[in-house]
Amino acid sequence: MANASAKSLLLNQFIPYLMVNLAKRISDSCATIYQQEFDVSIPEWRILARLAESKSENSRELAKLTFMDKSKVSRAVKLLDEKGYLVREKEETDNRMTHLSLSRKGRKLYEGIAPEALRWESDLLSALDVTEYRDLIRIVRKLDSRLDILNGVD
Amino acid sequence: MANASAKSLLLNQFIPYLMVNLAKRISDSCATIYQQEFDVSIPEWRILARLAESKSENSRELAKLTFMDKSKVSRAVKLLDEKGYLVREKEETDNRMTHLSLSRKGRKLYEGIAPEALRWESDLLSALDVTEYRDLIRIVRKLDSRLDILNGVD
DNA sequence: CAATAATAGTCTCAAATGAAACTAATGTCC
DNA sequence: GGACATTAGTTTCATTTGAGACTATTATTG
Repeated sequence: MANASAKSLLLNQFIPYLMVNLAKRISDSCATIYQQEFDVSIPEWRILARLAESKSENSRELAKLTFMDKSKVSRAVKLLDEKGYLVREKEETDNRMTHLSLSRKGRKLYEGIAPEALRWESDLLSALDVTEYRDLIRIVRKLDSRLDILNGVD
Repeated sequence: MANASAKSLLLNQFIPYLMVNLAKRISDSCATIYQQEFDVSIPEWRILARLAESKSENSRELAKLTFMDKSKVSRAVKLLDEKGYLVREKEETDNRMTHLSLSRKGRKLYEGIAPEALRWESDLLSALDVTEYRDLIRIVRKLDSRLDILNGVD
């Protein structure tokens, strides 16, 4: 972009500002589904959705996979467990670790939420045509990779 | 999209999840500039940047313009004021209202941060070509409009 | 095999958040 | 003009957050 250095900063065109505002609106709006209808917080939903994709994971893996810190995971797991949505199995060869998976009740919960979440998503995405959707996915990946580099990959 | 209803939910392709994660990474990374170098929080930076664009605003306007609630604005304004970055002027015709603008010190602070923020932004955006950048801006606007409708415009 | 390091997961604490109560001032309506 | 509603902005309070301390267990190393 020519003359980029002379461009003045306008909040409404500043990408961090735009992205944070948009993401917050999306997140808040979508979270209404989990929270109001199913009494599940966003961290709980992340764990639930992630466990639905795999046979079982421990907390450490869940933290990595869902981009949440271990405190958050610990608390969300505790809540889900108390509500009977999880099965905990101690790893025999290492007593520090617990394998977590969805109980039948947990899977039912997931199967209640997932279709609604997908419906909400496609309702949002109806604003975009197919090309724009693909562009968005590609752009998100590219920015993510760029951030890996900016922050130093680890 | 054909067969959308049968699509299963994969967290890594779920837009709310992708957008929140990306926005958080962008925000955290960019905020390092304000915070570490200038000791300014994100809410403070928003007020600062917004006031730099206008002659003066009251808190209510600032809240609307920066998409923050009035508590957050109140606290950020208080901090900026204590650090000497603001000029407060009571509206004579309405003693509830205060016009806020940047002091010379405030403008200097802004002029210190803004170029670095823009440099950081263009560093991030170097991952995109010009077309992708325009696509991104357009997509963000479209999703925002869609959310206006989904949430009911007010 | 004892000493030390590393790891999984929980818990503590201080800070940030937002909803809602509150204060003070202005507007409206009978 | 007095009762009631509205508005600007602050403060309170309960909740959420993440950094880091901590516990319990396993790995490593001399």
